[in-house]
Amino acid sequence: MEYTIKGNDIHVFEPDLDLDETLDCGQAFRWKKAESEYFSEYTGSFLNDSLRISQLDKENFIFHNTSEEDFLRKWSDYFDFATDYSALKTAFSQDETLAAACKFAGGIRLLRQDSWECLISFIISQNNNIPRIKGIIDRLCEHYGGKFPTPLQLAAETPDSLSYLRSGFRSKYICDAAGRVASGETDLNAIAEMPIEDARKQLKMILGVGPKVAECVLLFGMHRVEAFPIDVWIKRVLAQYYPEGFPEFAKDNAGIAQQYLFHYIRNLSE
DNA sequence: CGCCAGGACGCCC
DNA sequence: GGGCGTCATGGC
Repeated sequence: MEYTIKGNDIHVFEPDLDLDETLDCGQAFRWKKAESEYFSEYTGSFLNDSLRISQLDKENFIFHNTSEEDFLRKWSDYFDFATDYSALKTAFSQDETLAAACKFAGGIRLLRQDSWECLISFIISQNNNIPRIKGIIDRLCEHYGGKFPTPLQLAAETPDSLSYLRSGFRSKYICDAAGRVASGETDLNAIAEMPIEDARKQLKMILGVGPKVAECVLLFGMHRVEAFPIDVWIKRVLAQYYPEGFPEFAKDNAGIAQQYLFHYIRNLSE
């Protein structure tokens, strides 16, 4: 990644980033595609900072109204710019299916998101589809002035008071998660540093968090890139292309490989 | 009408 | 330990 400062904007050169593939691929649910003169443009936020970001062409981007300090401290980390995705894709590509997936959606990066927001978002994601997940999270944030609620705020709610979300049976799971995090019974920062089996065990103590959601929180909210969420789409990939098991060489970064495969298989059938 | 969606729970055996 | 019905909601 290289960047230059132009007025209030940061211009970024990064060959391994595509906004559509990264911000609208089911790892994050709060980025909104904007009408613009550019190739692609999104608005969204991370923690308490909002951002408008434009993609000019395949490898040039504008981070609008962003100071160099905020860019380096916050957004560079969020977009995982310190990781060399070209090297990852080269390594993955010794496998035929992964090579095709990396070629198909080479602009995917793994966002370093907030663990709390990920926990609630992926609880909402269960047995649900992406447009409706986004709608529920929209209504949730709208209710708190456009910001994602804190654990304390959500811990004050009940399944009844959350009926405006229309999240169905998931509302009681949201309340349980909020209560545990707000009380400190579940310490997400501590879980993020645990050996992964302990972390899985801790996350699954939360009502509504099973193997898939726990894996998504580890991967997307704690950047544990060895985590490997298996949903209906990845099940199809494993059955169709990896009947003998997922290749050993990719297991340290299985979660990143999973992102390429998820995007690949989903768009293959469209 | 039924089927499915980035699943998990409760109950059964 | 695995198998199966059920759980809200909404789009197709």
